[in-house]
Amino acid sequence: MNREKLLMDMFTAIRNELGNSNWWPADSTFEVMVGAVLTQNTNWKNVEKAIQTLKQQNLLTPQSMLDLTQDELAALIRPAGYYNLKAWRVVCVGSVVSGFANFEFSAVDHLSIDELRSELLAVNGIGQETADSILLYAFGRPSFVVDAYTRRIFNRHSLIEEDIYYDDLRDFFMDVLPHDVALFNEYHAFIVRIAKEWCLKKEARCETCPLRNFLE
DNA sequence: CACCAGGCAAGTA
DNA sequence: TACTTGCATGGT
Repeated sequence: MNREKLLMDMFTAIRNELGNSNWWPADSTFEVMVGAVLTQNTNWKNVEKAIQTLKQQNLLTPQSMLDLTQDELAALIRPAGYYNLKAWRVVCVGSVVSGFANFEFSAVDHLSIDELRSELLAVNGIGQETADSILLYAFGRPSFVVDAYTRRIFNRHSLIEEDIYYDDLRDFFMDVLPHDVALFNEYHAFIVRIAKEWCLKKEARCETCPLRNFLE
């Protein structure tokens, strides 16, 4: 089987039915970074409330993460859950950005994608999926994001093992797909949309799913 | 009432 | 390396 053709055919089939996704909804690079941390194992609706609170008070900046006390931050992001844990994590994210020259994101433009990925993974609170989300949706780097939905859907289609390692699942896509930011952006968005609209809904039926023709 | 949501880090053996 | 556990709100 030709994996590249299969993955591209699946992508095209989804796009023909779902159109464009316009991910990630955010007004700034830092907003994506914070959102990526806040959404860990958490419903996006709850994250939006926390983001809105920070935004309305003009506190969605790396400097604010360093100026506020951890308790103040925790209270502000409370709806996102795990608020004590995440308060510390967004401080760490603000801290790493403060290490960029003049807080400018262009200061890391010279780093390779693997180098930047390593820098992100070294930050407390940034794991593999969060790092790839930030690389792709905040920094515009072609790093394919995989998550629990990706694992579930492609296992359901008998293309991978359920317990495949994160990096191996990421390579499943990156080894064959062109490293194109727009493609990776949409592909991950489609996977999440399909999971929510079909896999997770009781009334949803596989026969109406955009991937219905790719079962076996 | 139970269960889940766009994970991660720290601990155990 | 391969598990297990704590973290916490809000929606269904």
